[in-house]
Amino acid sequence: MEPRTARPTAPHDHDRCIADALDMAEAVCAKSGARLTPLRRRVLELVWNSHRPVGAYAILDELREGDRGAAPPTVYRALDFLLEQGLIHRIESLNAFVGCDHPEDRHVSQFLICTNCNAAVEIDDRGIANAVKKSAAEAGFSVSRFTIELQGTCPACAAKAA
Amino acid sequence: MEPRTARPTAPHDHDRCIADALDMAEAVCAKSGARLTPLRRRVLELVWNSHRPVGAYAILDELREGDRGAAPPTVYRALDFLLEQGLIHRIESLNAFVGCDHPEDRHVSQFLICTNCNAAVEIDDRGIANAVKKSAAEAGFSVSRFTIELQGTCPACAAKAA
DNA sequence: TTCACCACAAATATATTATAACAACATAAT
DNA sequence: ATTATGTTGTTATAATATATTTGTGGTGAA
Repeated sequence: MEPRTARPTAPHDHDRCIADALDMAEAVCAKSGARLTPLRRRVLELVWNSHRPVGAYAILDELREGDRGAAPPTVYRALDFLLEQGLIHRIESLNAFVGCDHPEDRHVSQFLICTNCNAAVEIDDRGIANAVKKSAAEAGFSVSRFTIELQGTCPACAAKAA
Repeated sequence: MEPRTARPTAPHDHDRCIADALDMAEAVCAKSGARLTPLRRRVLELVWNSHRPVGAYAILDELREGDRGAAPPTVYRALDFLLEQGLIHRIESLNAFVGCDHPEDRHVSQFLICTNCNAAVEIDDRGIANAVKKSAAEAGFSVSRFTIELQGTCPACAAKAA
């Protein structure tokens, strides 16, 4: 079986992606002793509505459909929590957020972001991680946060364009 | 001779960094036929005031000391121009800008950003660039824009902390 | 039970970063 | 000189993010 998000734009049972993500989130929080409150759970669900990075204010708009009182801090606090738990990642080059499909293990992730369909695929390439760590080590630099984001055209969009 | 920005926090003749950057900018623009106007030149100079990434509004504040009428678009347009010419880079994880010390050749750059002293060093590691390109190629993904930013502690700050 | 605590969330205001839209001006090419 | 083009000025506003203060509800200790 290929990874669930290998081709997020291909037809797939996305409800399953969401359900799995929520199940994993419950497990992660149970383990860490953190509380996945209904609000936090709801925000995670909204992040997972697609495989595209989604902005905080887009989440806020959706949240407001059910909760009129929601305000920016409502969303940002929930996002901060989800980031801390490793349940989502922040895409710096887009100021947006995307779900993590393997929050259980620590990882240095990289993202392939299609500028055509906006899908973001998280990859976990050992070669990249090692090259980056090696280079930093050679410079005597101790890395605490990795931001590796590649923008371009995904195979599906390249095929369509041809 | 080691690269000029290998240890930007070490004492060095920073006026020389600025002068060199401006000279290179003149050369790059002469070659590309672009116009390095006084305003653009001034903004580049302000970006180069340090080896730390600097925000657009910080530049704007400095710009206003000499030019009362400066407004956000004044700065952003100049920054866009400098980015197009490859004279500066944008640090996505900081929403800030830093000078490029070798604008003459195309490169996939990476940044080591110290969260203590805020210095950003541009490295040009073949190993990282190759690993990234290889991984993207394997995924059939065509990359047009690379964002590789490593935050952590630089050797100088690590030494001081010890 | 009841109180004290504390994490969570609500509510309001504001800070920070970035762009849209249009007018005025300068430059270079013809 | 005239025109096309690129640059800058100006005003307004959009988009993203945080500070701060107050309320609220669940949990455990007494």
